[in-house]
Amino acid sequence: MNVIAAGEAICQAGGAGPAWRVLRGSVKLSDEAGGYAGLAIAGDIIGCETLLFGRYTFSAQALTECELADWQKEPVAPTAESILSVFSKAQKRAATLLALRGGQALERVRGLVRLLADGAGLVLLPPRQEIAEITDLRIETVSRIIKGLEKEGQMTQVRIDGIHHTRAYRLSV
Amino acid sequence: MNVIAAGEAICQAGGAGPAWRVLRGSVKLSDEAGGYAGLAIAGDIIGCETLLFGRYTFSAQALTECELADWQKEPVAPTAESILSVFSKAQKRAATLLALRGGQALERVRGLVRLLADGAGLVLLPPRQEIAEITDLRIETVSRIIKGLEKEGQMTQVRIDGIHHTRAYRLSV
DNA sequence: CGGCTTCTTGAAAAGTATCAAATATAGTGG
DNA sequence: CCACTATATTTGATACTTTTCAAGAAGCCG
Repeated sequence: MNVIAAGEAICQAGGAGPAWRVLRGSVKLSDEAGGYAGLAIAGDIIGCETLLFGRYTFSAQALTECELADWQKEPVAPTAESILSVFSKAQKRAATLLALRGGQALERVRGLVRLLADGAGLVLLPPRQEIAEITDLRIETVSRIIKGLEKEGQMTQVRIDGIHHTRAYRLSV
Repeated sequence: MNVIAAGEAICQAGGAGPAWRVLRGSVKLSDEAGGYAGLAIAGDIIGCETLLFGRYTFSAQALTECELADWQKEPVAPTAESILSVFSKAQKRAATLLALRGGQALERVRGLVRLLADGAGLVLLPPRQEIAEITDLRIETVSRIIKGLEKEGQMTQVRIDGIHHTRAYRLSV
């Protein structure tokens, strides 16, 4: 079980390492050039391709504090079936991420917040700049939208020790 | 070997059928609600998850005339390794599609045209409306941008029998 | 030749980005 | 714990891009 602090790198494109399962937190994927390549949250697998190539295709960075587990050390060793299952989940996630880059800014940010909340009433957000990259907006726009949601009472800041207070929110909707 | 006409449905979310390999043409994926979920081009596999669930997660529709082959009938039967390979390719594709929804309109459309051209000097585009959906732009914006690229000489319309003349282009860059 | 769909174009409105600056927060060393 | 510094967020005003709405042109099909 590995705990990674917010902002820390998890793996490097081209480098070696295990495939990870995200147990908690959110992770940003980037390509070799550093461009945004996706997002992983609890339940997702990162770096599945290392089982084939021995190298990561994407870099991964913790957006919030994360807990990771070595996927190959899970009780059930990877089989064709479990790989398919991971694949299928990744496809759905990819479709969700596409949706976070379409439509109006408000809906994109709200969509990301909901995705990160993952059904819970409490959500830990990445920095505004990361939200901006995921939604293809500018940091100022993201800030305005989150402040707007706060003022409408849809989100309320929550103080949690060790977490930047602009990143923890209780959701009301 | 199956040839699908432009606009025709290839499979339905929730329905049954084989996993397909796209040999030629471009295919749009949609979720059950009809929302855009991705794009497949030559070399990509569609509906890989049917091997696991027996049902398609997404619907697929031919954007241009397509040629498909039953993936399980390929010389090499799917193994954990080949599935990983398909998975890895799908992840890269997903990252590319995210990029097509970020940045300025001109770059998005140009990016999609390049992706569809796949290195060739000739490209068959989907209808403007489909390009708009993939890039999260409006059909009018897409039309203006393509006309602009034509006027700059970056693309030239090519007449091909049986293909709408606004969809076949020769690329100059 | 119609009738229908797709594409193109223009003008105005809306939504975001940009730029600049203030404020707030986190981190650090006394 | 406090002052100080660096980083992150917020806010306002303006510029720019894209959407929207409306209409016309072009292409396809029978």
